[in-house]
Amino acid sequence: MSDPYPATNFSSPKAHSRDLLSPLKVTLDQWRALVAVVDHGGFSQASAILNRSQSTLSYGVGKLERLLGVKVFEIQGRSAKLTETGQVLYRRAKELLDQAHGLEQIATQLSLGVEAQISIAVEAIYPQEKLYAALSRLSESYPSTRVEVFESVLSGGQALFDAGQIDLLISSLSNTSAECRLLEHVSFSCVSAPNHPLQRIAKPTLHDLEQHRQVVTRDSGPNRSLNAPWLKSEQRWTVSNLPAAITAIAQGMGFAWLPEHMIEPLVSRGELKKLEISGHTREAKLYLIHRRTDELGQVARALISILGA
Amino acid sequence: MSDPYPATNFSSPKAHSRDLLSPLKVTLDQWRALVAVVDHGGFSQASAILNRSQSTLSYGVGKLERLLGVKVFEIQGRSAKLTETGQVLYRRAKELLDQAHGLEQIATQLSLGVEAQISIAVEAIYPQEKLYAALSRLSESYPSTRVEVFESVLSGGQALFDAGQIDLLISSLSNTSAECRLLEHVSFSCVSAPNHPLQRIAKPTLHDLEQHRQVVTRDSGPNRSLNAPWLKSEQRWTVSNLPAAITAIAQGMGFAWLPEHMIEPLVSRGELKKLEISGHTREAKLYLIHRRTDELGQVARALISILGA
DNA sequence: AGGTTATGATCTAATTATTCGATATTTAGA
DNA sequence: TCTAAATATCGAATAATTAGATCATAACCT
Repeated sequence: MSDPYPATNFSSPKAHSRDLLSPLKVTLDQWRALVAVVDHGGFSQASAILNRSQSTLSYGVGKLERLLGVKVFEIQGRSAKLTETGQVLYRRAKELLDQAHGLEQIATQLSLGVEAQISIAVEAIYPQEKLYAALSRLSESYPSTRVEVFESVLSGGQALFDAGQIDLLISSLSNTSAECRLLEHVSFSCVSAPNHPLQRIAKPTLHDLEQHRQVVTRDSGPNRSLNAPWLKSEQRWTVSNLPAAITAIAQGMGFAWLPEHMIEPLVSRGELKKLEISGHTREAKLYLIHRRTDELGQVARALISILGA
Repeated sequence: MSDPYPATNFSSPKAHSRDLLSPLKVTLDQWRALVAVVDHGGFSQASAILNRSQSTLSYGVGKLERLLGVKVFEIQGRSAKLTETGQVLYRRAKELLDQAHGLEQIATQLSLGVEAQISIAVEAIYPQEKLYAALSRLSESYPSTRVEVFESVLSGGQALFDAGQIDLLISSLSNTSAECRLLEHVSFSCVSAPNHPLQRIAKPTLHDLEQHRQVVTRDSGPNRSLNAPWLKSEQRWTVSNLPAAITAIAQGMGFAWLPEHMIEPLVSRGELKKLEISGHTREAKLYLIHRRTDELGQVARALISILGA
C-alpha cells in the first residue's frame, strides 16, 4: 500500500499573485443569472426578474457550467436545486456581484462631482476616536473618496493649509483668513512617572516645575518655531509625536502637559501620575478651519458637518 | 517640508444592502481593458497583451466611460493618462478582477473533485492554535472548501465519526476500525484557585483530592457515558466545555485536571494555581482518525498531511 | 388514473454586441 | 516641417446573446 499520507503540493503562502489580465471565462451576467435563479427559486421566476426569457437564463447558466466544468444545478422534479458546488459558487458570486455594483456606484458618485480624495490635517491632541468615528461615517456616504490624514503639531497644519495642500484643518491656532469654528476643548494635565521627584512635592508650583526636565512635542511646521504659551522650563526635551512623549514620561524622563484623554488610561493603570498644579489647569481650543464652503467639494462639506455635529 | 507622518487610507467599512440582480452596465472585459491599458501604459501596448486590436480596447473603454458618465483617461500628447477618477476606478477594478478570477479558480478546483466542504471533530483539549494554523494553511491551497469543525469531548467525536458525519477526527480514544495515528501528547495539571483549601496541603494525595469537588467536562457523545480513567471524586460538577470548567475553577468551585497549554497563561497570571500531586502526572494521547485515504477527497488528505507534519 | 400545469432543456432564427482593419487625427521629437 | 507613435472613428465581418417555439418531465388536481 502506498504512503497513506501523500505529500501535497502547497502553493506559495500568499496566493495573491494572480494574472489579472488573463481572459475570464464567465461574464458578470452569467453569474447574475446563477444568483437570480437561486434567489427566485427557478429559471422561470428569475427570468421575470431579470427581464430575460427563460431560455436565455438556461443557456447562460448552461454555458457557465460548460466553461467551468461544473454542475451548478440539479433538476429535482420541476425545480432546480443547487449542488454542493453550486452553493459555494453562489455565495462567492453574490460577493462578486456586490463588488461590481459597488464599483459602478463609485463611478457614478465620481461622475457627479464627488471628490476622489480629500486631505485633512489634524492636531495630534485631537482625540483619535472622534476623528476615526467621523471618517468612518463619512466613508459610509462616500466610499469612493480616499482620505489622507496628516497628523500635525502647532504650526505644522497651518503650513499645509496655507500651501493649499489640505482641504480641512483641525488646529489649536485660529485663523482669520479662512472659515474657522471652535470645535473642541482639550484639557491638559501635568503628569510624570509615579516615582518622579516632583511627585514628592505636595503642591508643586510653576517654579517647582521649572527645576525639572519638561518633555514637549515638536512643532511639525517648517520653522519648528512655535511653542505652546506655557512652555517655560529651562531643561526641555523635544520629541516628534505624542506617543513618544508619553513613553518618555512613563520612563521617568520628566514631566509634561498632556491631553487628559490620552493619559487617562495610563493614569488609571498607575503608569503615569498627575501633578496637581494649584490654579493652573491648561486647556487648548481646537478649531476646524477650511476655505469658503463654496470652494469645497461635497465630501469636504459633509466631513465638516459630521465633525461639527 | 512635507509632513513626516504617513498618509492613511480608509476604505468603506461594510457594503450596504444593494440589489445584486439589477443590471450591470459594465462588463468584466471592459474593466479588464481599463486595467490593461493602465498596466501597460497605453491602448496599443495593452492590445498586444489582451490579444485584441487597439480599436477594440478604445471602443471598450470609451463605452465604459459613456455608460458611467466618467472620464477615465486623459489623452496627453500621445499617451493616455489616468484622471483622478480613473485612479480610483483602476484600483477597484483590479480588486474586482481579482475576485472574478478567484471565483473561476474556485470553480475549477471544484470541477477537479476538490471537496466543497469537509467536516472534522476535534477533542476540546487539542490546542486550538495548532488547529487553526493547520486550517489556515489548508485554506491557502483550497480556498473553496468550507470547513466545519465540531468540538467534541471523549466519545462525542467517535459517535460523529461512526455516523459518517465527519471526515477527520482528533480524539483521545484510539480506534481500530479506521486509520489511526498518534498525533499529540497533552499533559494535564491538577489546578484550583489559589485560595482553595487544597492549596494549603503541602503534598496533596489522590485521597486528598477525593475530599473536594472536582469539575469535569461532559462527554459530548450521545450517551454521555465515558469518563477519563482518573475521575474518582465523589463530589463532581460536570460542565459542557473547557472554558466553562476553567471559569468554575478560577472562581474556587473546586479542582480539575486541565491541559497544560490551556491553563498556562492563567497560572502565570495567578488566577489559577497548580496542585503538585506526587507521582501523578496525567497525559492524554490524541489520535488522528480517518477512513482509508482512498475513500477521502484530496482536501481531507491534505489536512491529514498538514496535521501530521 | 388521467388530464393539466409548471418547469427546464434544446433548437433555430433574429437581433445585438463585439471585433478588426483601415483611416483620420493629434502630438512629441528630430 | 516631417516622421513616428499614439488614440479615435468608421464600416464590415464576426461572434454572442436573445426570444420564441417545442419537447420532455414531474408535480398537482380532480
